[in-house]
Amino acid sequence: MAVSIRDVADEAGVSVGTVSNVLNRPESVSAGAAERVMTAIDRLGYVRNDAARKLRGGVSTTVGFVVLDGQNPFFNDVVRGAEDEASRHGIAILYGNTDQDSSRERMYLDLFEEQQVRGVLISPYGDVFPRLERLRSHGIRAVLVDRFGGTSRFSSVSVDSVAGGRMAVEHLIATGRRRIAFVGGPMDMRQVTDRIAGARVAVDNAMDAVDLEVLAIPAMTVEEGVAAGRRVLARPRREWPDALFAANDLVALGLLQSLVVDGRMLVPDEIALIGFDDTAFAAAAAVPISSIRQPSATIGRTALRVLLEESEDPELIPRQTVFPPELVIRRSTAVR
Amino acid sequence: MAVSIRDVADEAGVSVGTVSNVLNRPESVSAGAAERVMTAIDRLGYVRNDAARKLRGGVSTTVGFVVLDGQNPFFNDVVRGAEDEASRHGIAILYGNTDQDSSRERMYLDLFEEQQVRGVLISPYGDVFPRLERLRSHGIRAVLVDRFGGTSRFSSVSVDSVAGGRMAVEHLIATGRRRIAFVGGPMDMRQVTDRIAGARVAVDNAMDAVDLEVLAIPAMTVEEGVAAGRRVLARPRREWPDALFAANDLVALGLLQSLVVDGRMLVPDEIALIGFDDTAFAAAAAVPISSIRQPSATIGRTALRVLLEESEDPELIPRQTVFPPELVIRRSTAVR
DNA sequence: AATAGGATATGAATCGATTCAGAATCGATT
DNA sequence: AATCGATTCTGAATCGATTCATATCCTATT
Repeated sequence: MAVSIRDVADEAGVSVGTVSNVLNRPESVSAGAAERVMTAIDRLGYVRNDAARKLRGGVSTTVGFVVLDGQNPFFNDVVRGAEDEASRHGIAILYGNTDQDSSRERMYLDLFEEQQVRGVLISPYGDVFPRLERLRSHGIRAVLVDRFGGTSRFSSVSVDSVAGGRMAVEHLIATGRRRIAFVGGPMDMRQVTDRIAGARVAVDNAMDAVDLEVLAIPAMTVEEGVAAGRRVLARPRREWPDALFAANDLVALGLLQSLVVDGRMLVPDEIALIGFDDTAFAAAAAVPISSIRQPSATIGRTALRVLLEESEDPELIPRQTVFPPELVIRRSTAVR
Repeated sequence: MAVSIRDVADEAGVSVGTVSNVLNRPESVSAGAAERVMTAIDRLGYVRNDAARKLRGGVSTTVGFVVLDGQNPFFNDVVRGAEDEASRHGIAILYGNTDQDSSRERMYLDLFEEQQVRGVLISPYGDVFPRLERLRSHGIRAVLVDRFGGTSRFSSVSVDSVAGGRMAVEHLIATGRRRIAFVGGPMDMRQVTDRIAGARVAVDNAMDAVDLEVLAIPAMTVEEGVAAGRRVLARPRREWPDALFAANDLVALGLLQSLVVDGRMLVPDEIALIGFDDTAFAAAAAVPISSIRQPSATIGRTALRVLLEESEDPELIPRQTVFPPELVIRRSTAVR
């Protein structure tokens, strides 16, 4: 049933070596032979067997991507970027969503190791470093996505969250807000603490007195955003902040929902709102939400490139790529 | 560098056949041997080489998923369902997003064929049937997702769009709306025409006179939703519809945005709004949007199961699985 | 003690693409 | 015609897991 390279060789009247050469190093083959092989391939409908190829050559045409939150449009955009770049190289992406579950994270790393992927892109959740080291010792490199690699032995591609936090709050201050609340969590996520740190810098540098409070939530979801917003509105009116800085766009969407009262939209007149990531849904909200843009597709694309380079030259020293964020101003932070 | 089954055999003092038996048919191996093999595996850090396995046995541990719109949360949910089910079987998903581009669609099918995937899940865009037939002749089955297979030779898993359209409009009528506009397109998408057909049935069955108009848009995106909403509001007030039925949630989000005027939210008091798919973002909108729920994760999970069954028994006759949709009522269709 | 029969274990053959040392072919030069 | 070098082609060996015919070991029965 399956057509093998041997069948093609017979059909074309050449040896298997020649067929392989036509496919892999056409410059070393005469035009006539190449021609006959190609027609034989067409006639028989031959398709390369990737398993045999991988077994012999050790070169893999798949890359694994372990994502910690498949629900978050930001990660979808990152995957898209990686996928787009991968397809240019004839590489396919093995996709694993861990949903913030360490055991799933481990399972996918095991699975990808069995598959002998070319490398792994991962936005890590648990402590995966031991396992990543093990993969590396088996010749499988990993690149961290949306997480600064620091002094680890792994390359990373991420965005400067501190700068992003700072830009967000500087913008709020510049548009006249003075009582700012940050909404995000959990507090052991590096992205969250970085964004807060950036916000603090902006507050400290401000000319006027600016108040910054931190409203911690257990997860960065729409639901937690709604709940946090309700808590704010439950206060006496004069204790309301005049601006909310959400740790990501999902939280911002939740906050926005909570700020519609009796058909009146409190954003931006009563309270300004800014998110982080700049996913499509920030722009799509009922009141378009200002956000700190991460170049998500570029992150994915870059991570894949770094991975391919490293897998080609294992001697390469890990490098940390950090992109600057960008302020995107929309109606939710309009001046009153 | 790489540890092979032979190394394990040496370490455990048994033959390679025995190691293989421990891994694949443990019942035919003595407890002692199994024990020694397992410790050897641990000690050496052995990982099965999937390429060798695939080459010999012809069984693949990957399944391809070709998605036509990676931006749409609905498809993400479907992928999640499939992925979750796959992980239970030790199967990984090769992910390909076509972004409504036939050439990408073809590329991914080729790539997946080279990878000798166990089978392919696909939400088709272009005319892929010839290629799917070719895959099938090479022993690779395909299951259509979110698309009724009809009389084709392929199984499918989808939702009854006609019923969904009907439910949506019956609900609008029941809540007192009489001038209904459907917003969706393009008109050659089966999902769209089905939903309109369902809407017509509801209108025809209504006791009162109900008006149904169709506002065609070129794509089901947020942007097109916004534009369509603006066009509606540009009419003289008395020609406004009193309800909008969006062909999917993305369009509904766009419509909602266009219906916020000067901080006043026209939904639901002036105009009711209902979407389709019931993605997380419908519930997360500033005014939570009623929607016709598709059991997205279940669709993905089921599609994967059907695929596995078919790939195990190639004689199985293709079957069309159709799930009923479900009405989810939220604030956007509240009674005035 | 001999032997049958079940339970275990063995290892050579196999899958298909790639590689590379050696063979064949061809032209040009002497 | 002989020789050399370049170009092109060949085919056996290889990767690692699985399979299955065969061999070995045990236990129970006569």
